[in-house]
Amino acid sequence: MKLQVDGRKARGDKRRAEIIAAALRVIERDGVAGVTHRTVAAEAGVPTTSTTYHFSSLDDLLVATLISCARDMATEVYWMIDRARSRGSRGAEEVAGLLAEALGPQRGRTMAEYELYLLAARKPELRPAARRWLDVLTSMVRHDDEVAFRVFLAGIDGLLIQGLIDDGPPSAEELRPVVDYLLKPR
Amino acid sequence: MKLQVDGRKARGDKRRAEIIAAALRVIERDGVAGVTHRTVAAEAGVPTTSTTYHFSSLDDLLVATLISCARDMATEVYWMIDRARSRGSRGAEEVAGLLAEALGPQRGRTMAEYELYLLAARKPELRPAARRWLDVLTSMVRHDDEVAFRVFLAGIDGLLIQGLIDDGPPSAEELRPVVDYLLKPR
DNA sequence: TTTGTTTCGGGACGATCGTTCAGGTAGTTT
DNA sequence: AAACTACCTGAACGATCGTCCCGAAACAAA
Repeated sequence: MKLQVDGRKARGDKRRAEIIAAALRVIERDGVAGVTHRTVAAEAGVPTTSTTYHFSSLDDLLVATLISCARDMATEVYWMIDRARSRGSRGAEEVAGLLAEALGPQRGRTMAEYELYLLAARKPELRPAARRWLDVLTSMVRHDDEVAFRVFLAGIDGLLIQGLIDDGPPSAEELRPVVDYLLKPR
Repeated sequence: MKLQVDGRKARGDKRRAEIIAAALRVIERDGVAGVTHRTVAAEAGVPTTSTTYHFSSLDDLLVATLISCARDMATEVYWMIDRARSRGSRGAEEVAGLLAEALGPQRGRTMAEYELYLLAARKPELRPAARRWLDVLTSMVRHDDEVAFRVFLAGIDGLLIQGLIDDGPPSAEELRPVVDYLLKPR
């Protein structure tokens, strides 16, 4: 079994990835509603037929894009935990920083994440992807208190989505006491 | 200043309301993506031009619908608090029941609520409507601990949106301990 | 070189979209 | 009754949509 020796397939996979990246940029800018074969193709700098060739339908493209987005976010969460552990932190500072980042510079990406959530609510096939970062946290963090852990996960999601409808992004300092409260054992 | 004596305007307002109700049903069934002049008109049983007459654009219709939806939910929250107070409860049972209701029978409505959230993230004009139920809670509940209250609000949102991507709706009994944890003072 | 496979892309088709328009109807005012 | 206003609606226009077709090009296997 050979791994990727065909130059044609290599180019195809690369373009496929470029299309997904372009689709994500479109979602960040205009939301899922702005995703059409033509807008994505234009964003990627490829002809319209290229997106239909690599994805059997527009829905496939959307699903592939959001799954890719979810994987990236899960990876980000993974490294955040790793970072916190390496400096022996309880994680409050890292979490607050990550939230501030998600609601500030990464606001578009965060909105895309929640568009994935809503799409997953209607498309069961997307649910594993949508739950991915939750699973990463669940598997990596030792939780002696099951209920407290569920509250923590819900709190993160709530802070993010409420932060999206605030008029301006919060700073890490503003978020800090809330995150502390969420992490404080009792 | 006379109040609604013109029969023509009365009929117009009634139809306007019917269109909004139909649009909400479409959103619950197919999401914001499924909203077009034609689908809404068909759902309401009116000609297509009727929706364009009463709403200057499709966007106006969407905004009006989601504002109406948000007002209904705020009212619901208001009565829940009232109910809890009248029986001297701390509210945990009522909150758990409301969440189970929102994720079970009212699942479509809840998804519509969060489509509003995401739309509000992109359209500042919708933010007051999206924050409405938060404001109702904030104004009605005495919160001696500001941070704990913010965690409570975030937790509710997180439980709801995570419940939407679970494979089945949770029962009030499953939610109860988490809600208890959120409400427990310390 | 020949044959087969995979990617590429211009062009087009039918469907559906938001919106407009102009004429018609019903209710109000004078 | 006449003038006016507000609501109603069938028909249609131009734009955009997803998708398909088919030949060309690039690359691999023979």
